[in-house]
Amino acid sequence: MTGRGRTCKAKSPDTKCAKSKSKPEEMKHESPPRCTRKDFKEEKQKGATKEQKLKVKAETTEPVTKSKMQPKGTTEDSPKTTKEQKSGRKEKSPEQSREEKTKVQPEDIKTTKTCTAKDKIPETNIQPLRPKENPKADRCEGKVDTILFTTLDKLRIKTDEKSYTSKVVNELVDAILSHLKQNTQCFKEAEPLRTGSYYENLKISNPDEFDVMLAIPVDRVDVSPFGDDGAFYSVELKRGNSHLKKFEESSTLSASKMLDEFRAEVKECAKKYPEWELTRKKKGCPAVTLIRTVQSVTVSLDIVLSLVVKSSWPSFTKEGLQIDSWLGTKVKREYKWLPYYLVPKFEGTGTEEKDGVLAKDTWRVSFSHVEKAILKNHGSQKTCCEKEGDRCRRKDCLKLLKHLLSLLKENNSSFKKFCSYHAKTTLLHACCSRTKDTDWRASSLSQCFRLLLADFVSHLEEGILNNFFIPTQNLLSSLSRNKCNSLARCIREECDKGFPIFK
DNA sequence: CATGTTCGCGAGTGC
DNA sequence: GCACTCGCGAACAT
Repeated sequence: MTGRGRTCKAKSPDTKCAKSKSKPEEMKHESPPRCTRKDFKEEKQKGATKEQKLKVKAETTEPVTKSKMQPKGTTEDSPKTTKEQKSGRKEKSPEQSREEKTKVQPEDIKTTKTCTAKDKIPETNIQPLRPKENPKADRCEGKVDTILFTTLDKLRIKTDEKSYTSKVVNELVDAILSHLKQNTQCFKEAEPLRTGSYYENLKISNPDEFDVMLAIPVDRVDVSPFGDDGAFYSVELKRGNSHLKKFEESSTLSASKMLDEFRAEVKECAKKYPEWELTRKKKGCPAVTLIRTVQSVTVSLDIVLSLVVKSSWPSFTKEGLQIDSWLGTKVKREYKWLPYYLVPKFEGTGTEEKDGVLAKDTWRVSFSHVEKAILKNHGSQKTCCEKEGDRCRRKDCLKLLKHLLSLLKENNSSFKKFCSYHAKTTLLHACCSRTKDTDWRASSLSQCFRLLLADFVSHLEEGILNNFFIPTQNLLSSLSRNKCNSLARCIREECDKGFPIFK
């Protein structure tokens, strides 16, 4: 709430600046939250499949080693027509079977009116963004479903593009990592943390944005809030950390010094890869961004310096991560045992000073690893979206919201500062208020999506969207009420008209 | 629709 | 401690 101007265009508060991403991810430390879910069934499936795979692998690897990495030369995007149906249809079986089974929610009424099977939509609670209930509306709802499925299909990333792009990106990331290991002391221990929508399987349209955090472990540090919303901190090195001493500025670890040197090293390494171009430094942004053209698409790779802090999370996070009724208290506890990250990001010009610390030497907390883990394990049931489980729409809805937002931004430049992190945060909050997997049932794409939009619109109208981990930080604080209301209006309009923007 | 592919990723293994 | 291999899940393709 203390509106501190969020400088970097959009993105996630933490890592990104200009683009939209999210952040770190994984956690490879002491207590992985992973054990909670999938492991069980994994055991089951193992036996049978193993041999088959071995076989396959053996065959493929020998003769044709790399037949597939050919950069296929096609640059145009194929119009795809045929698929909408498919996706529309897919959903049914899962849902239906589940409906019969159990978990009938109180209001699980199917409105069989005029529509086809897939349009049956339970009339649940909220209806803010939904046209009134009447046969006509339901028919529209069916059409909307089709539009949304078609849109999702268009947003799908093509395998061959992904294949080629990821190869190119991985090559550079590997090179940078080994460069840092071999040629530097201070960054030698960098651990890569692949974050952001690509690595969360939420990337839409093209595989053209990659985020990799390079996390430097720190021993003991004292972390003190900078500003009053708990998003920014200054860092003081205690014992150990000798290789980081050179970045000290009076007694604090200077984010700007460290980032400058990091950037210089990345630049040095990138020289050997002339296809990649280092973009200009953006004030307050923790990323070193490299771009190159791959099959006529401009791909950007954000390399984000960060610190891994393996101690308990800052007190401002205490009331955050309210996932108890969605994912459970055990899961929450496991997440909270993980380390957290700090990225060299600041807002404003960098010259404000508090207690002798300059803004440009401060760090912002990042929980990208937890975001990634949650998105991956997003079900209230362990089996959500697994082979044998029921499919949910959480991720589809987020993709659609991101897409909607980016289209609206294209149309209206005053929306520049809204970013996909706002969408992601909205989804996380939404999952906490509609906690059951059945709330996101596969059969109800348009309804789930409308509910999510309703959430987003009300955040906008209130002007409040709290950071999921740091509830005192309002992600909309730097956006005027006017802009928020105006965006809210646009979204309502799309909703009312059946999303003409997607057509 | 079922089956096959690829990438990402963690677990296991061997040094 | 590491690097490398193996096998699985998710998402896409056929």
